[in-house]
Amino acid sequence: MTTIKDIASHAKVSVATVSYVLNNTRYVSPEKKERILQAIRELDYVPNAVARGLRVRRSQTLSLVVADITNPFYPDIAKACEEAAQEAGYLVNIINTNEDGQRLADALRLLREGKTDGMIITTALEKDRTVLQELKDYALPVVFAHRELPGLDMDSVVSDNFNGAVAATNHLLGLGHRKVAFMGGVEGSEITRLRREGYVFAMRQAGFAIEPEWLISGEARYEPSYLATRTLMELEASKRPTAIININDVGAIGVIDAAYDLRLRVPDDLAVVGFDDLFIANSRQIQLTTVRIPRYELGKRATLILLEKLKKPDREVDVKPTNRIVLPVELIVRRTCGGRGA
Amino acid sequence: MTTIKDIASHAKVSVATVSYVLNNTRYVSPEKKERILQAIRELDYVPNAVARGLRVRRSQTLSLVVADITNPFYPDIAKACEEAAQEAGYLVNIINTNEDGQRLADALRLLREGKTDGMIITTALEKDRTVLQELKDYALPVVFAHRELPGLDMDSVVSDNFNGAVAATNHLLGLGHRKVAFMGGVEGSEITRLRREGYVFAMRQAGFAIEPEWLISGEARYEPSYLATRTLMELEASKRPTAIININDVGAIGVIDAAYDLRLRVPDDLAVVGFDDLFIANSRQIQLTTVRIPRYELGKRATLILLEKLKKPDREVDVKPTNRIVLPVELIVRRTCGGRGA
DNA sequence: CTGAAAGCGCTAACAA
DNA sequence: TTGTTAGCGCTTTCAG
Repeated sequence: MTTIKDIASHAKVSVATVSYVLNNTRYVSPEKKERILQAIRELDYVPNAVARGLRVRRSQTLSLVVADITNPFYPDIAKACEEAAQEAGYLVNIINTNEDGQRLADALRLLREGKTDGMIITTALEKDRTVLQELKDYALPVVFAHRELPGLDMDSVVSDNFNGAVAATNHLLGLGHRKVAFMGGVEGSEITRLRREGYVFAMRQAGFAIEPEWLISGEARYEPSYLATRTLMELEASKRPTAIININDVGAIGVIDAAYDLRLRVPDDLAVVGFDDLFIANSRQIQLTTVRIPRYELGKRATLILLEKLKKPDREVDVKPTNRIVLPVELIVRRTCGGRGA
Repeated sequence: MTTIKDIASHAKVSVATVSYVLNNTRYVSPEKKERILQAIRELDYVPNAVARGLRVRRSQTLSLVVADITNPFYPDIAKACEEAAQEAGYLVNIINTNEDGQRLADALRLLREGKTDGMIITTALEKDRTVLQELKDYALPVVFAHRELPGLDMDSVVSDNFNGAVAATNHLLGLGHRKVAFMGGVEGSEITRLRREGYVFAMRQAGFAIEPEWLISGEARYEPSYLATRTLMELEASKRPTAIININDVGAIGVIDAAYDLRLRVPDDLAVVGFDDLFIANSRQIQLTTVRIPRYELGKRATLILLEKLKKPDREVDVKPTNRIVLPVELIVRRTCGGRGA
């Protein structure tokens, strides 16, 4: 392995000088510079980033913590995050927690271990409050994206979940539906809470009652949503919903498939709306009406805020006010609710 | 920031002793051990992984290089990779290259910079041969997964692309199709080459001619595949294919959507088969017949081989024979070709 | 059984 | 304009 020392002796200069040309951190005479560059090429030298990191206490690495990389929602956030980070000379590493609190805790430790300089967290759940609170206590450079924890008061960028749900519900109501069910996601998620509230608000405002059975969980996944739909469809006729709002598109596809298996036509017998607007929602065979979540934007903004924090000297971090950005969402009307998209 | 020195002085022992209990690397008397553990708790000490890494020249990090994290193919590989790595005490960071040779080169540098201990590469393309060849020259610990470079002779785990294509083609032929087109993926990909060969082989063996126009590229993406399908459908009737094999499921959905827009019924007017067997291929609305690629297995095996390499002392690496594992694939018959899945 | 100290590869203060 | 050197936080050899 060749080190800075090898380059120094090969070019007949001090290691300091090599370091200076490597980092362009002070003037070095053209002749020496050339000799150094030459030596670097000849010996095919690559500086050791770990040693450098130890010295300057920075890793030039950002981490993105996601609950499930397999969920098509996250890759777009990841991409945005990478693009913004790359621009600033950071590498981003994606960490998958599988919604597991222990793995989240492990990920967070990377910050204190010095392996990563900042973190974007998309996995905040109520059950993780304790460990997340520590981030705040230590004033570690993190920003929450998509999910957040109410009352924690840390930088975050989320989407307008409440109004998204209101829009979805009103759309259904406008189409004449009265019996609309709301299929939530993981428990302890502020997202589910807000969207459910939006749904309840819209129903109430329109003067329609909500049967308790209509508030059900599809876990934001295909299979549970499929099953929950069957449960819903077994309700007595007067309570059986004619429309279902699912917390995300993947779950909504579970709803659609359950309808298919039950010989129910979508949207005639059952209307469905999702959240996210994944690629697949737009395929001709699916044409899912959904609330588009600006996930690229979510990732981008979160990363930019994080980068901003990392620029400031430590002192200012505490002084600066907390950012909380709420991005607007948009109802994309397609075919699964009938109406003008049909 | 609290360091090992703080713990040592707080517990009134030497830093060496602290290190020994931290790593469980030699006997320490119970009293001292307890004092040290106590100090660690009291000061809430977390060892600096960068300093440790510099000293032991290991980062306990693996990297997975993917071409496009947004493609639902990769997250499954990532998950497998993470699970295997985690088991062995490694963290994995996913690096997205966007199929960009420069970003691949940057990623590979991490190995020599000491930021990562080993790498799983899923982005090998002909154009990257030079930079990939260097990995071999330096005997760096990498393994190729999914994609490989012929003649490079490095560890790799791939799927049986040739036979998958043969199976897909024969299935179509068995259903009575004679005019089947093959829509390839990115250029310079060994995967495309092998599958195309499998297709050609099966067609030849059955004694059917292949029109040059039938070998077209859909770039393994939705939009280009959509467009390519329209091109194909504009051929004069005698050449117009009645079936299309797409290099992947995402592209196959583009084919299906194009057919829909052209008022062609799938499978009656046009049969389509994909590769991958993504989650969405199984939804009721799509029911795509496809060649299942064992991507979880791909990621798992590749990671295990990599881990194995990392266990050996450097010397043995060169001596050990190259692994090349070819995993079997399976044709999943559903609805888009008609026949028994219809 | 434990500690002192060298040193991993690099940066940057200080000196010249 | 350049070099010497301390030291980042840790592991591990060597001596005791």
